[in-house]
Amino acid sequence: MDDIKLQLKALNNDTRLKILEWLKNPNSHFPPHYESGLSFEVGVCVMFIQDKAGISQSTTSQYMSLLHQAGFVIPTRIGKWTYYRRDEEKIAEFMEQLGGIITLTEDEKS
Amino acid sequence: MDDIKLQLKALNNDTRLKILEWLKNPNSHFPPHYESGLSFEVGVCVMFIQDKAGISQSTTSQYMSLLHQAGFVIPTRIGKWTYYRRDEEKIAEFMEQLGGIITLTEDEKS
DNA sequence: TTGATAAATCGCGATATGTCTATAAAATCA
DNA sequence: TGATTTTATAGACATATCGCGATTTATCAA
Repeated sequence: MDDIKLQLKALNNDTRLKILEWLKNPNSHFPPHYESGLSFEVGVCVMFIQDKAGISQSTTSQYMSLLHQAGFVIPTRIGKWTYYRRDEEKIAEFMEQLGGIITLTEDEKS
Repeated sequence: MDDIKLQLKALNNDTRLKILEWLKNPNSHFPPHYESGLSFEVGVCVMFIQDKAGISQSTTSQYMSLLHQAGFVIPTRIGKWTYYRRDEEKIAEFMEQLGGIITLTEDEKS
């Protein structure tokens, strides 16, 4: 229930919401990782996200950190790059928990 | 998509989240409306919400206004009282839309 | 070891939000 | 009418968040 608060906060920003959406399908939103040769399995590097979002490096880093704290993305550091990918399980869990809090179930209809 | 932003904002507050939960089942969270004799069908008056939440009258009013703007509650003014009840339809719609934005559907994988 | 690059962290001013008191507005009651 | 009750709005101030540039840390390459 305390997680939910952080998660709602993380979602309460257009850019962060867009990043989460882009990460659904990196192939159609980001160029390949030429230099490292890595596929998007491991995630998308911060620079690409920064370019796409058009925000500063520091802001990008903070946003990704917040999304990570919220449990929505998983960071993987490889060499000098950090790759972020979605944590589908946690995202689905969040949706269920939020649903449990704000929607009405049968046995709650007094 | 712009509604979502306001809705996430409205939810991004412990007290407002609690109010939404209390309104799921007013009978178990609020005393009856002795004075007006009205049932909770029409909603719960602001004073009761204020007492339960332990916040000032003005804050309560603003919170309810925000929840209303977000579409989560429906206000009904009767005499000097304003009663608020949940808008289950809008709440369910919100959950679906949010799900569409942040969760992954089959055709989005790859 | 030095230099370059990617990312994280720090510190800041600007803006937004939280939450109060005071006041206004609406409705009722005497 | 005037006083009272309930809710809404305005104003104020503290705290939180936004998003930047500057700095630090991690890592690699030469």
